[in-house]
Amino acid sequence: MDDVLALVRARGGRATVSRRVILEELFEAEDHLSAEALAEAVQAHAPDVHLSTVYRNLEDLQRLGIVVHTHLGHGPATYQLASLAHAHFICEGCGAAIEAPDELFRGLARMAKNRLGFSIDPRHFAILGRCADCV
Amino acid sequence: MDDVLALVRARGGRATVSRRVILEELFEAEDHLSAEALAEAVQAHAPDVHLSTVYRNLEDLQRLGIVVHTHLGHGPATYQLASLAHAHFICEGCGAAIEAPDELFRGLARMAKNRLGFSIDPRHFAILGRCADCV
DNA sequence: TCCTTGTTGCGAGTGATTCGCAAGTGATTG
DNA sequence: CAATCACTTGCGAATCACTCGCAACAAGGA
Ligand SMILES: [Mn+2]
Ligand SMILES: [Mn+2]
Ligand SMILES: [Zn+2]
Ligand SMILES: [Zn+2]
Repeated sequence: MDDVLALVRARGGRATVSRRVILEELFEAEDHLSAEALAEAVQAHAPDVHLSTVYRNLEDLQRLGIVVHTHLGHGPATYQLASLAHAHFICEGCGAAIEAPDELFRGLARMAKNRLGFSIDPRHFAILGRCADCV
Repeated sequence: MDDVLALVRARGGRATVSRRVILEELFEAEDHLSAEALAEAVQAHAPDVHLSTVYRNLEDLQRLGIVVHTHLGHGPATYQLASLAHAHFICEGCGAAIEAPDELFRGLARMAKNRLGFSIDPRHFAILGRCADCV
């Protein structure tokens, strides 16, 4: 948190109130949040932080590598600290989101690299499918 | 093509001019098309087929299992015949889209099934990463 | 304290898609 | 062949998730 603000300042940025509260909520959140949900959480502490300010801060924090976003489906993107990023399986039947441990992708990563020269980063878009309950 | 129209009729639908031309373009297309690109192709044959008609037909054809859509990135979805669906790797550096043969996903599919009870269908969202040229 | 420059609130704009509605048209019926 | 009627369409407006423009504000080094 303080390290992040130090990095922000090192890059010529300012440690504003909005920025602080947005970061606090990101550090406290246990799962990923849409920009809108984050804005609501932020507004509980700082009522007139505007949604566009949240978007702009998320943008900046992503540029700094602090935050990443993920698409879990057709809705809004979800944001979280980069250090917590992981891949997802989403059930097309019930919408359940399952966190996919990185090691599941080892084999795919190796084959994609060897056969296509491609290095995968499977965390940006979720992988759809069906959970155990939805057959 | 005729089989598809037969199926449409069997489900109570009509074989309209728009529907025919949209299907023709889908059968002729060699890669996936955005709804907008498809509308343009259609309008070359039937000038006043509206973009919203294209969206509605794609929706219906997806419900019938004839068509699927895929997200290759942040832009519009792309549509194609379900029989041609495949997974994609997209380079975050240069935007290159590489078709990913289904067998690359065998191992991941098996592990997801065994360890999480989840059956993956990796064709809906692309997998991001870096191509050989973009290191 | 002043000044510079990054930031913010707010509203308007954009891209992709979806909707409402009245007019139009396939297909079944008589 | 009509007549009928549910399915479709064109068109514009609405929606959702962002993104931008701009004038007012406020960090933080001088
Ligand atoms: Mn994204
Ligand atoms: Mn989709
Ligand atoms: Zn499920
Ligand atoms: Zn590349």
